Amino acid sequence: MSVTIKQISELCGVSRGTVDRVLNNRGKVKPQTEQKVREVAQKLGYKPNMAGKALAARKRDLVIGVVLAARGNAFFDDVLEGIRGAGRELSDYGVSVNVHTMKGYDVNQQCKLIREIGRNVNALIVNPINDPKVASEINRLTECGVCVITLNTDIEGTQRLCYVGSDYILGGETAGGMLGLLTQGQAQVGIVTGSIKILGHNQRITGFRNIIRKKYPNIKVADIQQTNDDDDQAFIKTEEMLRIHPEIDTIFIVAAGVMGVCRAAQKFHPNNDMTIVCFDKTPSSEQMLKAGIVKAIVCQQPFTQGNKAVHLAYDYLVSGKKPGQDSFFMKSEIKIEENL
Amino acid sequence: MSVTIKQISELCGVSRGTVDRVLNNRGKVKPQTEQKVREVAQKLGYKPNMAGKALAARKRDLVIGVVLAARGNAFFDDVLEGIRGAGRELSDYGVSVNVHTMKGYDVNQQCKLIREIGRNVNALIVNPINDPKVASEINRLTECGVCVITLNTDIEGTQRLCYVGSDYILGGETAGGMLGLLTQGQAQVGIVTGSIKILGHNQRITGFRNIIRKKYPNIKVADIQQTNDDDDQAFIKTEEMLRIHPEIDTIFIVAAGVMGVCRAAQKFHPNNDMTIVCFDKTPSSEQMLKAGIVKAIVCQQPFTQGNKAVHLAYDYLVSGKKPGQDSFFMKSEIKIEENL
DNA sequence: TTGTATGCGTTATCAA
DNA sequence: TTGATAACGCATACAA
Repeated sequence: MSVTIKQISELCGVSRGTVDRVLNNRGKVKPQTEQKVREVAQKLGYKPNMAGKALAARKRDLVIGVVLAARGNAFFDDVLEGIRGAGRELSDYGVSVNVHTMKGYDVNQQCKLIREIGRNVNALIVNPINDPKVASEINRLTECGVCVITLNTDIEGTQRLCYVGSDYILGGETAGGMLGLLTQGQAQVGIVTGSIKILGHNQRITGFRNIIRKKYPNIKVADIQQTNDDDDQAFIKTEEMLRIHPEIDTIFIVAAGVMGVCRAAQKFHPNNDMTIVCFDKTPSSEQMLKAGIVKAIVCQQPFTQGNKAVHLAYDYLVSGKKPGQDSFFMKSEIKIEENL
Repeated sequence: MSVTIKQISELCGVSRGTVDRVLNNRGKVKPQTEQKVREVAQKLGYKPNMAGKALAARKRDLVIGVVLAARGNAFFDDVLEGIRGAGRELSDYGVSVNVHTMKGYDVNQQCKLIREIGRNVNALIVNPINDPKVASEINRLTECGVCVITLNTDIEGTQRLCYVGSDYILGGETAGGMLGLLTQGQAQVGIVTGSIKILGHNQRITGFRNIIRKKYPNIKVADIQQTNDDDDQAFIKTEEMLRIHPEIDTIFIVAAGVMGVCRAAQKFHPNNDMTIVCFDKTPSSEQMLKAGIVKAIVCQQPFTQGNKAVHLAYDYLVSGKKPGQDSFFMKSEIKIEENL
């Protein structure tokens, strides 16, 4: 049976209230008393009981806010599922989760949303645009005692509690390893990325290049194009790329625009004899995989990352203790048609 | 804010005790009262609060027992991690988890262990040997009110609460799909299985055959051998197989014995030009993957299956409600060197 | 058949 | 600076 505050209070000859004040650093305790309580708690190996904490937390009506640039981006559907699922699980434990989505990546809009939501919230989960304005908005919140967790993308220069999301380098390495296996190490690759301004996209390419340099010397990168995550641009850019580089037999799709790339690829190689690997399960990438056009999808546990972010926020709010790590990286999952 | 028993009792003009009796079917309530309470609870959408339940459950000192044929089988290390992890998480919520492992698959020993452990336990988690004796031992337990969950392998003819574990057919399909991609659909396959008496092994082969029949007509199965999950036998059988069938360029390892198979493969193909796929991450399969001898490992979320089984047992013991499904199948995960 | 009292571990509020 | 008490939601023993 584990140790309780009551037991400690009896052993110390003080009241439960006092022990609570010591253990939760609420001050207003005589140093000697504090000393004694800490000693006893330490010696007995006191670990706060989560069920008790949770029940008491109900009275505080804690709120976790979520600001996600997710609208119109199918990838985030599963992330939102994970967030909402955690919200349901935790509704019994005294917290509610408020989700706000926005469309696109407008810095000012995100700042405004963070400021508004942040006002009525004990913790905030956000996929920040990597911009100083957003960073200072986040820092303002943390100074007001609101804990901020970054989700899916991280941001520099902030006091965020932690990051939860993809390991983009690892994702790129996994895609590289998979392409190496699928092509038996012989390939002319066209890389189609979203934007060279986006850190995550670049990190995926870095990981990819690491692996082919190390393990697959006969895989060459013939060209690299940007799509701005848009299917129409993806089609145009890929078409042009394949026209100029007819030797390309393999495409590494770094970000969105999968459908556009595949349409162009089909135009030049109507019988699926290209090796295409992309990221993230969405209705369109799934469709391309089932059609045999995309050979493998590298995923990043979207449900788990949403779910985990909420649970970390909850733990911090209720137990007051910080997560054990600065960053929680998701696994890189390989999906083919059979295990989709 | 969600509805509580207290609120219902006030609205109905009865005591909390009565509402509790109705909602938990303890009887001893006048039909009219019961009717009324049910109506109100229904209308308000009453959902029991888990934190409260958990706190009250502490007084009952619930015990979850685990009997696992795991000793000497590295696959189960992660399963045990998941079980122990869940035990730690739930220790705050009024349950303790007692783990007992056994070595090998002796029916009588397992029966004995189930009987002994079952005596002092509210729920039992077991990876049963598929044998009538074990089945009747399990049924005896359920009749005594002990809930039984099967883990990793299922058993027929029992009243077990549910099954948690691998989807062996899916695993075989995934391995088949992966082999198809890696060989570009051209392969002479040698299958090395554990035993044709073991259902899971056969299901993996079934899944494998399904996929190559459907998608890869040019993949042929040249031979199939049994190893009894023993590395020495695996070496001997594989060596013989490769001698008799020099055309074999691809090996599908269904069960244990990975090291033995790989040693034999290396003997005939010293430069890693074979395509080998196997199951389950263990120190030896991991080593073979890193050496480039095994090209991919299909995994079955060992940690998650252990963790989930314990949580399901907990939910049943504390909330009294049965899991939503008869079987909880794990995902099929593809591991290559990069995302190991 | 029903109600009341008590306890699970923690936290908040008052009063001292 | 401390202690006593009530409350969170649920379960149970006991009294009526």
